[in-house]
Amino acid sequence: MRRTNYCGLFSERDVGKLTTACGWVETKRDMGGVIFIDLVDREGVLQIVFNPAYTSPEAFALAERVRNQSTLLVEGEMFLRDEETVNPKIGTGTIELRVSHAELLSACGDLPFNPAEADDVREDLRLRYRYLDLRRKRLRDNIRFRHRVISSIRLFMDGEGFIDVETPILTKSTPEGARDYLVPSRVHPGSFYALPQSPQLFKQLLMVSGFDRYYQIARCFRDEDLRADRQPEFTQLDLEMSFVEMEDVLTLLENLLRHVMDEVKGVRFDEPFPRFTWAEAMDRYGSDKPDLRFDLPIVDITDLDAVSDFSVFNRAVEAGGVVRAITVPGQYDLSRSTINELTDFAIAEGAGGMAWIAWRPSGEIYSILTKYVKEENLLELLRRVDAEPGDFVLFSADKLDVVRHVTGALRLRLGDMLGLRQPDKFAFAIVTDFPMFEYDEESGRYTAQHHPFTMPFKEDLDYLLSDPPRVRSQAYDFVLNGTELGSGSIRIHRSDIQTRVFQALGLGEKEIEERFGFIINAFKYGAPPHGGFAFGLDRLVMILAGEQSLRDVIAFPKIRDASCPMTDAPTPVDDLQLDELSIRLADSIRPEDDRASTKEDKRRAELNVKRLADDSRLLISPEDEESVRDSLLELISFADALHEIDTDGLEPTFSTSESHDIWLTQRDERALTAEDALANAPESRQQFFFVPPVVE
RNA sequence: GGCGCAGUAGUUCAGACGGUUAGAAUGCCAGCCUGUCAAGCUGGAGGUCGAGGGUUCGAGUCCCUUCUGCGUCGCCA
Repeated sequence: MRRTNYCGLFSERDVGKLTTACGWVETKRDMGGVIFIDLVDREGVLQIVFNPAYTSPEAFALAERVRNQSTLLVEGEMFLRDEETVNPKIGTGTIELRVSHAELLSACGDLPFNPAEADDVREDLRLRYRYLDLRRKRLRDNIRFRHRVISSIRLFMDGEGFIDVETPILTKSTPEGARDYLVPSRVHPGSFYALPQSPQLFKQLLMVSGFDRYYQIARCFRDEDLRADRQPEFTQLDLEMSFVEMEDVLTLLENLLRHVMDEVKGVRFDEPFPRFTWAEAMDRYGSDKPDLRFDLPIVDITDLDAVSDFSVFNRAVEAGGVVRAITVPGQYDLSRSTINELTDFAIAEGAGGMAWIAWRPSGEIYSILTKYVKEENLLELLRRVDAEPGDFVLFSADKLDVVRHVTGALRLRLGDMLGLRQPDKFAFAIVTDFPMFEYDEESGRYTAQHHPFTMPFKEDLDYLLSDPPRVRSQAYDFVLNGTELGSGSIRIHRSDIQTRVFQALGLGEKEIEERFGFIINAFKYGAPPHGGFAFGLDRLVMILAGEQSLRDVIAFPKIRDASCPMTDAPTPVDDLQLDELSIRLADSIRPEDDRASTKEDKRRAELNVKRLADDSRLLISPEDEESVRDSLLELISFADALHEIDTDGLEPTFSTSESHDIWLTQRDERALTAEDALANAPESRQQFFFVPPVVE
């Protein structure tokens, strides 16, 4: 059954030849006496024609009943189409296969959706039938594009002398940073491997071993919440080089990206990638991952006289803060509602408010600032922010980090609003000189901004323990279109510095030894200075493919709760499997049947007395709860018992006893006080209790 | 965990103020049709309006609870 070629690769050269083709039925056009089928495979579409004039009766009958997405094998002669029946929309539009013989390879059942027209189908459904989803051209193209990106990376890395080395997937948990995925060990009950968050330590050890240049397309795992641009398992291009300085690594990375962009997108970058220190990026773009597809720089105006004229600005400055502005060229006529929207957005991002100036082309300045700021100071301000008549200027005044954040968010928002973030435009940026440490409010200690194996600047080494915030690290990020593609650093290769960094992070001697002893030890036997990088490959492919979600460039992605809708992973496992691993589940997550073995117990667990009491407006003390529960269960059991009595064919009765001559023999003679009567009311005051609104 | 959006035939969607038997397109089934390429024409089947409760004479529509999916913040060295 060897096919002659892929459906999409037949050409006019095949005309006149006896041909075999295989593929999926994409559409069928049944005219009664002649049937056209578009047969597709990964390379494209071919029209095959069934006509009793040249098609066997069996094949014709097959064509009549075959359904979309079934797989077929057909044989016949390839023909040139008549000029008026050419289809310019497909690559094989000038030819058609006239079928003599056909075979149904596999019939397609009722489809949950048709992949040929599924671009708008709910994503959760598509993910459950991912194998159908992947028949869509767009997704198939993305996955193939990803392959091309990886191929071009491998070609480049090989050419630069990098050696591909695999590192362990079952490794040691080092609980810094993201949460680990843990794998229990059968042989070592109670002990766990962790899946690697990155091959960081192994690649450094490969440098100690002398491999000099390592790379790997490595799978990494992080047990954190998902986003459109974040998956729990993702792929990195991981690399490491020995005897290098920062500049060597950056040059290599730039060249790698130039190579990839040229190979897979045909885009050339001749200029050096723009570089910023972390502080520059934060000040000018309000972000450590600036989107350079557009400019809209943030300008500091803290020192201007205009600032002291306006009390809102002045207060921020006197409190040690800053005032900054963004000039939006040509947007003086933003509508009031747009301005309000921007203001609300700024407030949501943490600003107190948002002052603005609309400088009309006539020269008139429309702004609340004109009331407070002297005209010459205002003009000076407009000069500083590089504004011209016709422009719109907006401001943020607050503490430095708030202003950085707010202006950064506004800048992106404005970019979106003005359509400046085009997906087919590519702008790289390199950010260097990150702070070594970040203060973590929650744990009350410093954490490594990049990771604890990053080499600080030589001139900052002395401040490691005395003034951690001052220490800058030799870390660098590559940014594409405002997305962090990856980060890297020059590593520490001396055990004494490594130990001091761990100390700065608040780790005790014993902890350091337990968690990282092996790497500190390794540095005692001659380690080369080294540095490297890790690229988020999925993200790179996503941006280059113009997609908004990583799920569109990963064959079998996970959804928001880190589960797989297709396989249903993760799933509970047999007790046997757990026993082997010496694992017992917490009571709270055991299946309910297990915990509440009898029907009675189960019901007891389900009966929410507090909720019932609330619904009935009754106050039931915690002590009474159990007895009320018992009474209720008794009632329910009694009702159940009644329910089970067979009453078929019985005369209905109105009472179980004679209904006459009944006296109430016992009377409660106590005088009822208001306090007694209201004793069980949830809320009462001055001998009244509150009537629930439902009754009102 | 917070906030926002969505959930109605297999699929994509419509459904004013709460009011007759919940519609359309497409897909599916049957019939017709020998040059279509989103084939066409005729007919038919197909619905727990995500689930539960409430208000009402009456709920797809209003209220409460809940589930699911997506986005976003927290989180992601």
